[in-house]
Amino acid sequence: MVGQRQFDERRTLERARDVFWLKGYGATSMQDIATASGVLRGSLYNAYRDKETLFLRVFEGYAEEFLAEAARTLGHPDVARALRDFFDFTITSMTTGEPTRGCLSTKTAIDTKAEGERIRAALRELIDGMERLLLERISAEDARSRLAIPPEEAARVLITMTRGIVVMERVYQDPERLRATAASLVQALLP
Amino acid sequence: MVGQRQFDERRTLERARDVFWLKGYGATSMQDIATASGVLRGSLYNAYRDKETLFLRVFEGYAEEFLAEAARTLGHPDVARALRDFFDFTITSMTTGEPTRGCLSTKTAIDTKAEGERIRAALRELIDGMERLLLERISAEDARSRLAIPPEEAARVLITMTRGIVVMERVYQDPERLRATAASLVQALLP
DNA sequence: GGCTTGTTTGACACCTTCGTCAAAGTATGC
DNA sequence: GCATACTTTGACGAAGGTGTCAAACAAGCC
Repeated sequence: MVGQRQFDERRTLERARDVFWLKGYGATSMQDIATASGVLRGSLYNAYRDKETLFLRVFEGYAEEFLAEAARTLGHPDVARALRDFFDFTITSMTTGEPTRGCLSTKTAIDTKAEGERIRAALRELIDGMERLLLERISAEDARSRLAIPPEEAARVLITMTRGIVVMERVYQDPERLRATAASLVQALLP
Repeated sequence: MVGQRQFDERRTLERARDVFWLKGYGATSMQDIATASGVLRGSLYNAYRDKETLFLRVFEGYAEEFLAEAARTLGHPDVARALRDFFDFTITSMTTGEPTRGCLSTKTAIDTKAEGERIRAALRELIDGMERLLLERISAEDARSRLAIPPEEAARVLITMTRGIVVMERVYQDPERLRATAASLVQALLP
C-alpha cells in the first residue's frame, strides 16, 4: 500500500458513532462528522463512499458491542434479576450523556431519512440478536416453569418493551420511572 | 374583519398533519406543506408564524382525535378484549397508508429536530391522557382483581408497550406480529 | 369613492446540504 | 531519484432549507 489513510479509522468511526447517536442519522451531516473527527469531508467521502455506507459501517460496530454487553448482563442465575439487569443496562446506555443520547437503533428505526433497505436489514439483525439472547436466557430450566406465557412470546414482549422504554425516556427524561416500568413487566411475566 | 383568510384552515391543517405524520417533523419542510395544501409558503408563515407553531397547532387536533378514538376502543365490557381492541386501534392507525405512516407522536418524540420544550409538553400531555384512559379502564371492578400487578403499574406497562410496538412496526412491517405481541402482553397481565 | 386592515404573492438574503473533482501531496517499491 | 497508487484538500455546482418583506390585492365600513 502506498497512499495510506492518514486518519485513525477506529477513532473516526467512534466519533461518527457519537454524532449519529446524539443527533440521529437524518439530522447528522457529513460536516458534523468531519468537525467531530477532525477529518475533512472530502476524505470521508473518499473513504466511505457516502453517508449511508459510513453509517452502516458505524452501526456494525455499535451492534456488535451492544449485543456483547447485553449478553453479559443476562448472566445472573436468577432470571428475574437477569432481566432487570438487562433493562438496567439499556436504560443506563440511553440515559448517558448530557443531553441524554437515547438509543441509536431506535432513533434510526423511526427516522424517515433512514428508510433504505440496507439500514432496515441492519436494524432487524440487531433486534433479532437481542431477541435471541433473551429467548435463550428465559428458555433455561429455571426460568421456563416460572413464566406466565411461553418463552417465545415473552422474549418478544421483552424486546418490544425495551423499544417502548426508549421512547418514554425521550418524553419524560426520568430513568427511575423507566426502571420501575421494566420491573413491573418482569413481575408480570414471572409471577 | 376585512383581509380575510383565503384558504380553508381545517383542510390545510389536515394536509399539514398528513405530511408531518408521514415524513416526521424534522424532515418536513414548509414547502412540503405548501405543496400538499395548495397554500403558498408565505401565507403559512403569515398565518402560523413558524414551523414549530404550525406543528403544535396540528398536533393539538391530532391528540384530541386520538384520545377520543382510543377511549371508544376501551369500551368493551371484557377487559382483556378491551385492551386488545385498544392495541388493535393503535396498530391499525400506524399501519394505515402506503407506505405505512407509523405514529406521529412517537416520530416526534424521537426526532432530534423536535426537541423544543413546547413540543415535549404536548407529547407528555397526550401520553398522560392515554395512560389515564388505560388506568381508568383497568381500575374498574371487573379488571382490578384479575390483574397480575397493580393497575397503576399495568397502565404504565401498557402505554410503554404501545410505544414499543410502534418501533417494531418500523423495523418489521408486520401488523400480525404486532397484534400477537400485544395479545401476549395482555395474557401476561390478565392470567 | 376612498380608507382601513388584513392576506396573498413572489422575490430576496442567507445558510446548509450532498456529492464531485482536479490538483497537490506523500509513502512505498524499485 | 523516480514512478506508482492512493489520500488529502479546497473549491465547486446544484439543490433545498428558513424566515422576511414590500408591493399588490380584496373586502368591509363610512
